[in-house]
Amino acid sequence: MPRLIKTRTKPVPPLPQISDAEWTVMKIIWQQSPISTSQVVQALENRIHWKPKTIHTLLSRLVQKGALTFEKQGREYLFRPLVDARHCVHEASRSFLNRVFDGELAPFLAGFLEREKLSRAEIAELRRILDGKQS
Amino acid sequence: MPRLIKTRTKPVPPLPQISDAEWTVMKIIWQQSPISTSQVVQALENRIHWKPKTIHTLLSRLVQKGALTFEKQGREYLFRPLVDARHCVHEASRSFLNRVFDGELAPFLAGFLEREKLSRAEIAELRRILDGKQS
DNA sequence: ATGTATTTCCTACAAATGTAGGAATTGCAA
DNA sequence: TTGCAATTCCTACATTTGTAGGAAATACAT
Repeated sequence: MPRLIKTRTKPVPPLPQISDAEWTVMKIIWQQSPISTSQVVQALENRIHWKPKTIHTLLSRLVQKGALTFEKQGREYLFRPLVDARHCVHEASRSFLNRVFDGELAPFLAGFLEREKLSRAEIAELRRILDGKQS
Repeated sequence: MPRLIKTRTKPVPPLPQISDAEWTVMKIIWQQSPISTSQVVQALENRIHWKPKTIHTLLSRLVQKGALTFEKQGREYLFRPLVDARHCVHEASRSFLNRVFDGELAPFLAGFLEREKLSRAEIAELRRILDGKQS
């Protein structure tokens, strides 16, 4: 017997709030997952000043927040994302546009291009992206 | 006698870090300045839940941070921005792109359009913005 | 079996942020 | 001139964030 009405079974859990420093970590893990603690540390050690302990803290906060899970592998942890990268990225974009531009994309683009001169090639790339969305 | 070398006399003071809630206030003040405390409260009271006290706190924090000045007018304060809106907006944009998109604009635009379907007119507007930047 | 190097677990702490409350002051109406 | 309503001044407090340190556990080498 087919179910009626109740289309969406799982309520969407709200995305965890990912802080600035945490984004740095999430981006690594979205790129490469599963990934061990020490691999995360290695991936970051040339780009960021952080002590390993700092990275450990960020990892466990991300687990608490429900952004990551981990499984024990020997004595290390293997992390993987629990939240979808594109979803988080879009949330962050929306939130930024809302905060700064009252939610509108066009003023962002206009203001940005006003300040940062892009090369002809870069402009062309943006135009191609728009063309892809051509109705 | 013309001055040599030392082109930039004033060192650029770093922009104050404006929080999420504070952006709401700054946007009002950039729109309408000088503006009194009670006017700010009024401007926000229909859009936001905040108690007036909360807004007062935000205003004084923004003064502390050097984002606003005020002058006494009777017993009220009249506020005006000390930081340039476009400058702050651009800083925020850069910071967002750095955090989420490793600083790149194109992936932002592509991802955003993937998620949010814009109308033909909106796309056209974006294209016009790009055309304005045509070399 | 045991020491050791590694890794996790728990704790810390200052600054920033959201969200106000109460006390003090003061311009103005009566 | 005096009381009041409005406004500012100072304080508060829980969370989140950046940034770790030390203690405890444990896998593995010898």
